[in-house]
Amino acid sequence: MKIDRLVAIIMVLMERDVIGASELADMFEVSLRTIYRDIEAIGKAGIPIVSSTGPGGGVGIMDSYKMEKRLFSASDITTLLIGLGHIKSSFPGDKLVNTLAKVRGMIPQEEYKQIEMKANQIKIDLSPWYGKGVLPQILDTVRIALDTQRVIRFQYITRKRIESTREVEPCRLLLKDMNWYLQGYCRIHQEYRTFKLIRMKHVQLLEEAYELHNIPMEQFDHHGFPNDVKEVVRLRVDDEIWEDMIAFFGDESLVPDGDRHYIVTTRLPVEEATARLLIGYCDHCVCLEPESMRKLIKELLRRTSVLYFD
DNA sequence: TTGTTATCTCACCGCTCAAT
DNA sequence: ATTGAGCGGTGAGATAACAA
Repeated sequence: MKIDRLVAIIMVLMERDVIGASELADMFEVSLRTIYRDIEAIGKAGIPIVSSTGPGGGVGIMDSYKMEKRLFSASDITTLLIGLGHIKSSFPGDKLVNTLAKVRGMIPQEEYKQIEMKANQIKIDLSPWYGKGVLPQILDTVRIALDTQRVIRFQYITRKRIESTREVEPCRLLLKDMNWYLQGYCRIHQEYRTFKLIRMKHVQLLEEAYELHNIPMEQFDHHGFPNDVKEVVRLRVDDEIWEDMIAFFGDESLVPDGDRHYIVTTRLPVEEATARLLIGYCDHCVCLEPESMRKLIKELLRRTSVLYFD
């Protein structure tokens, strides 16, 4: 932790001629006192630190000691800042504060304002509008498990609401379609599985460590879930929901059908979850085929109507 | 020239936490 | 229980820029 911050401070000092200790304290979210201690440690390590008092004063590294480090272009740094900013919103912790400070330290002083403005033009924030939810805690635990190669145990609720205890050797975190997933080796089922984080609860980090093994990524890179049997589904939708349809199934799946309507042809699992999704679009979407899907939708609508009509 | 302000330097003290 | 690392807070002092 401390060593990370020291390295990050050196990176910042390498780029800036002089920087105030209070600015460094803000940057690294520590006190002024700690920054002065860090500067002293850097000096003791043999890096020639120069300091100046008075307004506009601060600390810096002797010019003769600095080296060329323009390995990154302005656009590289902007991309890094956007990415790190997003990760920081999902994973709280010191490490990313230090990493962000290091990357900011690479920005040449004359381009600082412009690069910061560009980085702020794109904001990726997956946190909910209301409340904080449990996702950040789960994400943090999984991240630590990946970092320290430790097994995690949790209660998992499947899509069919079957709850069971799982012990998993995490392989990777996946963000797909605005949802976080954990992909790893399930010790209970003795195979690689994908778990939706929001359906995990009571996530515990076990003491037990696991050996890194060759991860069969091809098992994880399929589209959808291995248990899904997909069938060709044809929908007739109106232009109220064309945007959602393109987002779900892609532009090529939509064929114009008369005035303000489209035919969507795609492959979906024929199950209640799909029926619920389609019913959610009310009269903007009708399933043309297969018959099995239509039957499911009709049954769901019948059950729903019982709740509202005599 | 003097006072104000901003900044660094130094020396304390006390708190928390992990290791022993 | 003790020890050490890391950190935060505070106060006194030195220095430099700037304005009156």
